[in-house]
Amino acid sequence: MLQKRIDDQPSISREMVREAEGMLHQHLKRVGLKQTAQRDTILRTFLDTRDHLSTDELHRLVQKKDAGIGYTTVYRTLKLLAECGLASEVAFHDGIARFEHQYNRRSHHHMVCTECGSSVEFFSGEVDQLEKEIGRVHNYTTTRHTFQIYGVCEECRKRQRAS
Amino acid sequence: MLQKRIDDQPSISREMVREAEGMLHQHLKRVGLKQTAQRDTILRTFLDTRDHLSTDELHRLVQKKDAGIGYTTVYRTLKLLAECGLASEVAFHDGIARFEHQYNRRSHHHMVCTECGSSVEFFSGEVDQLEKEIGRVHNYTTTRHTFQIYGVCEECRKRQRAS
DNA sequence: TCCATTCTGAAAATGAATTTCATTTTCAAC
DNA sequence: GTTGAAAATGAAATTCATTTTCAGAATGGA
Repeated sequence: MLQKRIDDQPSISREMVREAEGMLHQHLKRVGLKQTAQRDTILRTFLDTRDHLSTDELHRLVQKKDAGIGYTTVYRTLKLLAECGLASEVAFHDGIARFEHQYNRRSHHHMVCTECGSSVEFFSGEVDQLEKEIGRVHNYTTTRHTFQIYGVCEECRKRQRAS
Repeated sequence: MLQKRIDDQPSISREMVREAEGMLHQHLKRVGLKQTAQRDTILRTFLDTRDHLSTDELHRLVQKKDAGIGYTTVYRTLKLLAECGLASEVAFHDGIARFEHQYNRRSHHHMVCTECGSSVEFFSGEVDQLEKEIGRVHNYTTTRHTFQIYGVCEECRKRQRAS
């Protein structure tokens, strides 16, 4: 499952990882929760990849670092990360919840191949403006939006022609 | 759960219902399936409402007309309707699949209140253009897109201020 | 160090979506 | 109109991701 990610930073620096850990620790303190080795491991693993991960996929990756960490803890930590703005959920409408890290990233959207599930990111300022505009017209205080395009990628079209 | 629907037609005419039935019957014939009273009842009930219905909600409505029709049949018929273009799925990101009828409707999008679940429809040609444009750039054959805005509606803001 | 609070993770529960299967219905051929 | 193969039906069972429970372990402020 290929995922082309076009981003501002080519990779996450050590400095950024430290800063993200700080954000998590601060959030934990704020809401009266505790700092644990598991949570740190999960955050670091999450930051290590640039893909859109399901809880299950992240759990697999985390287990390579610490086989003792369970699915439940990954699930709960992912919710914590979303709470403090380090992660955000992206729904590709295939019944599986996915997360991507949101730390220091530009607003972007996804185009998903309905054949192979691969995805491409794209940017569009117009969409962000539209959110504000539509909200104003209908008197909503808007918080976020989702925009996904579905289609068939070049590779899958080739494969289809071949068969 | 209020749903403001801003549409081209104020209501579905008898003529349109007949035409929709024709479309379903034609589709059934094409794929070698059979015409049944249940399928017709479900289609008519579906067309009768202008809301975004979950399978469960539609099942409830259908049962008022014919208590013998089961959830499974509604579920399967809704898929058939989607296949022949009479219905389309809208995902509001709350884990429940919803359908709306697509017969003779303009392309539109939804703004959903995250407090009470009510929704407003809006139109934007820009979004449709964007689908084509982004598809062309990344070499995808696009088929559809989803665009939803999430926020808090006026009524819920009032209620929040009051408490 | 103490100990109340929180965390952990296996297992169980949940709930929407989907499939199974025995029975009934459709419809094309006769 | 009858027949019979194929499809439809619907209750119940299953699937599967998500969420909760609970008993033991770990955390961190006093």
